[in-house]
Amino acid sequence: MNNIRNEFGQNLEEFLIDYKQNQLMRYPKPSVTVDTLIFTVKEKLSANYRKLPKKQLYVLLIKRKDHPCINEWALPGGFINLDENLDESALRELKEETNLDELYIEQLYTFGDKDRDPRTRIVSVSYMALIPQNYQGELFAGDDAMDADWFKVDFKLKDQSQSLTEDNENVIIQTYELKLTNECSNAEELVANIKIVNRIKHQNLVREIEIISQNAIAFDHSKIICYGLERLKNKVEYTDIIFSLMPKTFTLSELQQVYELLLDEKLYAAHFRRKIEPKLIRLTDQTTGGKGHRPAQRYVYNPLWQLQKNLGGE
Amino acid sequence: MNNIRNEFGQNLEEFLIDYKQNQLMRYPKPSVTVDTLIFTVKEKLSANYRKLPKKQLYVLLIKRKDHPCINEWALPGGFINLDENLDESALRELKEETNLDELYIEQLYTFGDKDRDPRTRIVSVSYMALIPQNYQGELFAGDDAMDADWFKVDFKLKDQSQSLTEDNENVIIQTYELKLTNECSNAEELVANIKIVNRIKHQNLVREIEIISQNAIAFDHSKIICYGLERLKNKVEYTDIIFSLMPKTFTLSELQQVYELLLDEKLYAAHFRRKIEPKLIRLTDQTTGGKGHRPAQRYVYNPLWQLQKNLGGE
DNA sequence: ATAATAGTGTCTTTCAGACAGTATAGT
DNA sequence: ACTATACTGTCTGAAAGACACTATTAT
Repeated sequence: MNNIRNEFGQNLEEFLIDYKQNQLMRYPKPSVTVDTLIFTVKEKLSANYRKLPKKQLYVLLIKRKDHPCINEWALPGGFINLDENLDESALRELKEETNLDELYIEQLYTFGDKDRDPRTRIVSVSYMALIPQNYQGELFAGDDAMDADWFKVDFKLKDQSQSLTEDNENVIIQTYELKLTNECSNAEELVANIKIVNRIKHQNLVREIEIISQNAIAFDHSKIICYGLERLKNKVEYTDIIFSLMPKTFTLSELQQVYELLLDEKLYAAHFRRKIEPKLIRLTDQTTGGKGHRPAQRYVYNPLWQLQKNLGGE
Repeated sequence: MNNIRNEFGQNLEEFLIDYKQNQLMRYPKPSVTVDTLIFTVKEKLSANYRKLPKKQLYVLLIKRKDHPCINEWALPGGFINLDENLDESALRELKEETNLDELYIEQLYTFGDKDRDPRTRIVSVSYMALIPQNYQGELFAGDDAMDADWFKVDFKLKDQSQSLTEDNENVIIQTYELKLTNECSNAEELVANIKIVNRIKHQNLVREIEIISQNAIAFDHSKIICYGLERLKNKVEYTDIIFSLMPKTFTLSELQQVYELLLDEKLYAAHFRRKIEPKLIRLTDQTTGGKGHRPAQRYVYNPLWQLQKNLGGE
């Protein structure tokens, strides 16, 4: 089998020796990096003792210590090693740069536009990670970073208009503002203006994300953040990914709040309970007291439900 | 701004000159390829003149002319050029190797396991393309290929069992058979046995696809095909992607048949009409005659519907 | 008592599922 | 007349949507 010869009379072994010697000449190689988008949810206490704390979405960024984009904020990530799989690279870089560990990660998208990095052609495989609200791990900046911090995420639609392109094509152009606020240190605020062009290409809706302007956000990382936000929102609707953002136990109201945060719409409590309670979660014997109102039951997620649902075949 | 100096006293310009001179030493680079999974639907005429032709899913493969995996069937694709974006690479390779053009493509997943290619570390960005049933373009094998042909796709669940791993983890193991049949030339049949391990990892369902055995399918391409099949099935449920597989005009029955093919379940015609007809499609004045039964109205897809639905905000 | 959240009951509307029944062609 | 598909009408039941109502707590 391995002794089949190609048109130059080489068998596999000979071919590989030849290939490895001359590979630099054969094809120019880009660099490959992994970048990880890490989301979490944090609570903001209200002045009113009775009110529930408000939930907010956060993303983790690190401050770059070197060119290019020196002093700007970027997603944690870096070059892959040749002896590790892509997800292993993502986890390693995460550990190195932020000390985060034991996360749920999933591949998001691969960004490889030819001019996305001034150094050389760099293809970036992006990952999305979610960590629970009350995560207690130590966060510190690693070697390549001056700083690592959580930024509050606000992604707002500013404008939307339908128009015709020169090719008589119907497009909807949306303008978003992505605002990232670092409340911890010196209240740094990063803003990116994003244009999303929605067009029909070969009968399919295509959303092209474009950075109009940004300040202190490295590379095309604000684009990756937008992409991740959209994916997160979508996955909340058809998977149980949301529980990766929840603490071990939680009340139904807390869960509903996170749903509302991610879906950006109000849900009806009664219907929400009927839908979630009997399947996805299990009652614990804990309750949340100390608030100025009726204490709530705490629940845990029942991950086995997913195995049954998707596979058990009813 | 660009004159900020790093810890070695370099500004951006100096840094880049230094980087470009020494980049080979800095980080080892993998190769990057794009591979495109091309699906289409074909009809098989029935012996009975009254019966509708049966629809089947097909994938396009090319026969490799060189090592590695010489004489085996692979997805069309190849190394990216450094001066083109990833999707441009995918389209170029497609044109070169199969003469297909003007397709809807979308990025699928990036496969980058360390040992997936014997030559060197190769990261492959996979794309999925759909072409309509009655596509008339000329198909021919390009430079790197001996042959390019359509293979009928059969992906069947063979076995499924729940078990506990050594870590007391609940997993469901599914065994699938992926059968690819080339009916045109010498009725070649490629078979891959695929194991999918469904486990709960950090509370989330993870499906790990593993090739148990395969014959005459190159690299890990059967894995990519499985991944694409799953994605296709999912996207059919929540997008209008299916119309990329349909001819310009079609009957409701034809559309329903393709839905049933992809979702692998029977749908109720009455309900199907009520759901699809008023929104997604528009009646034409054509009908399908010549069959031994009542002729059907032909419809066209209304792609603008998507723009309205997803964005018009009701 | 009050203000807030926790949780239940019930009505309406929408839509999926199921199936019977009518319509219309070619042979 | 037969057969296969095309298309419509209508029932059922399960969810989604909406809202009113009761329960419970710290201050």
